[in-house]
Amino acid sequence: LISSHGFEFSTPFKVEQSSVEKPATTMGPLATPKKGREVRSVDPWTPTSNLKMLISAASPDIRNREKELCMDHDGREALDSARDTENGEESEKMISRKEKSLGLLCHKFLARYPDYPNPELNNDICLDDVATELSVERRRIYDIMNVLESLHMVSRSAKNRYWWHGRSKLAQTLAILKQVGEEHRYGQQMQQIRQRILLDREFDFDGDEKENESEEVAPAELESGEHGQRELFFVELPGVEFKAASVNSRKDKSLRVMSQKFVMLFLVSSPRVVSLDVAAKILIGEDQGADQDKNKFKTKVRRLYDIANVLRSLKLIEKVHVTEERGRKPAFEWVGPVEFPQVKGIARYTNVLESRASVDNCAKKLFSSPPGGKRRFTRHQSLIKLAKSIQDDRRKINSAPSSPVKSAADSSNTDLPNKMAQLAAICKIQLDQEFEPTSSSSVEPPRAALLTPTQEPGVNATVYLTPLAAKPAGPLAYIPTQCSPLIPVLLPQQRCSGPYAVYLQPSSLRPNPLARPQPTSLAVRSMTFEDRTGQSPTGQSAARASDVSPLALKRLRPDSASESSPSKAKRTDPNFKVKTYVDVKHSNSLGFITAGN
DNA sequence: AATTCCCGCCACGGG
DNA sequence: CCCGTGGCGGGAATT
Repeated sequence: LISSHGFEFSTPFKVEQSSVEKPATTMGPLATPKKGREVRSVDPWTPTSNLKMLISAASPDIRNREKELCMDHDGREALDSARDTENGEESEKMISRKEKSLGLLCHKFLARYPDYPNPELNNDICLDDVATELSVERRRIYDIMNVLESLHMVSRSAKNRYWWHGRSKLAQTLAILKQVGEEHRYGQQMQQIRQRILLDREFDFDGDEKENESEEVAPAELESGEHGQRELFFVELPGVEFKAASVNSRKDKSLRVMSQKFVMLFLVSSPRVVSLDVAAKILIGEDQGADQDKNKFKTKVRRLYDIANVLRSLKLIEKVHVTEERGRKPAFEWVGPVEFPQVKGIARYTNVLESRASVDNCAKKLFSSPPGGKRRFTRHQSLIKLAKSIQDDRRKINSAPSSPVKSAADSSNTDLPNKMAQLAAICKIQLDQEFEPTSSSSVEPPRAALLTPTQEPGVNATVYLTPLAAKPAGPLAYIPTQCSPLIPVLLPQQRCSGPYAVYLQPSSLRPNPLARPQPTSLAVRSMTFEDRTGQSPTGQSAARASDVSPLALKRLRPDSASESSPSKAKRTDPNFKVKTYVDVKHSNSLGFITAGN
């Protein structure tokens, strides 16, 4: 009561203020997205909104300790946010912003499920319930789910429902992400960007200098010179089929994909440290050709923070600091698994990738209209329609609410095989005509026929057929996507489920044309530095990679406990520790430097 | 002042 | 029109 009371004061105030300012700022071009029109009928002044606000403010207090259902014993979450002032009892801490952070929320969420789910009950997640139990707006849950989904820790099972996979697929996912990341030469790109940033800084006293959008794009980024058609791609997994109905609803790109890319960056970079600005730069350049940056950049960074927060609560990354000549810069270090046991899986994966090269070429020849050439791989209108139709069907199925499940699903389900068959046939024909018999055989020969997307926006559908996908669902599996230049890759399955695909962008394979001539590795070299917990500086990161063998005997206990409990660090970092990295220019060796603080 | 990043408006696509 | 989703960016809290 006390706490809520204390907060009530600030709340009204906050509301008032924002409402006052809103109108003013809103009119500018800064107004929220939307299409041509703008609206300012917001009226945040309504008593309702205030009430809402108060409720939300008070609620945390109420719900606070009763959501302690499972909560693991390591009581890792208690501590943080103890912004206490000595005997902090009644000296209320207003609901600090931190207590509402995504990271903490995610933590609470994770606490409800075991790291390694037992193919039993429980694995069903209902967003409504979660939102209610954690008492947060739905919106926030989506954020979490999206990044969890990107790691395949959950997968959408139906509208408003997800399946919990926990970390059971994590290693596999990471292994793949790493592969893909390497393919994209993220390592190099980062290196380049880091340099560029460094250089820019060197003589960047010219301040603004009209940072005209052109800002000589990094060579690496637009490498796809021809058509900057950088597209997004989402890496999927075997068990985790393409459930995510919306994975390709056009408008929903970002988070999932961004999250995967972000992770890739870590898995690929040498010191496994990534700073947000570098990440943002790369992620931006990729999605679309150069575009009106600056704002884009800021937005991107905001998202990265969101992602980073949940990644942090997953204990996959930690916040650290990179110290360049210009001062310290925050960054994140990967502290999750680095080496993945599934050698087998990876090996195979690699193989496929190798053979993929050929596919890549074929695909390119087939589907991307050569710069000069007019000839565009025109496929039968029928084919397109068919694909579209199938895609729609799939959507229907996927978006079907859990309750009325089958009704609609049934019908579409039944004729789905037909369509697939037709499609398969068409594909077959097309492929037979276009592909060299040899090339086709080089790719997971027997089973798959693939069809790549068209250039027409909105119609693209990458179809991926696998006869052997003896999925309960049906004889055929397909994966429609909206990304144009994607190439589905067939991956031999590890004993269990059907094959899975990875979408890749042809352009990324291209030898990096403009890549600078191997500059001296000048960039971030570093060394860690203390952390709040007073861990010895020596026991650095290297050591920790160890654990995480998927089957980790770790513990039966859900959750990961381990260390934690940073004994009430003096004020500074609330929940996580921070290490400091020192950047040494031109250094090839890892310099060992101590940086106070 | 710079970083973080919460909040929630509002667009979208399906029904 | 309603609903589930989830971009997106203002601007407040923290550092």
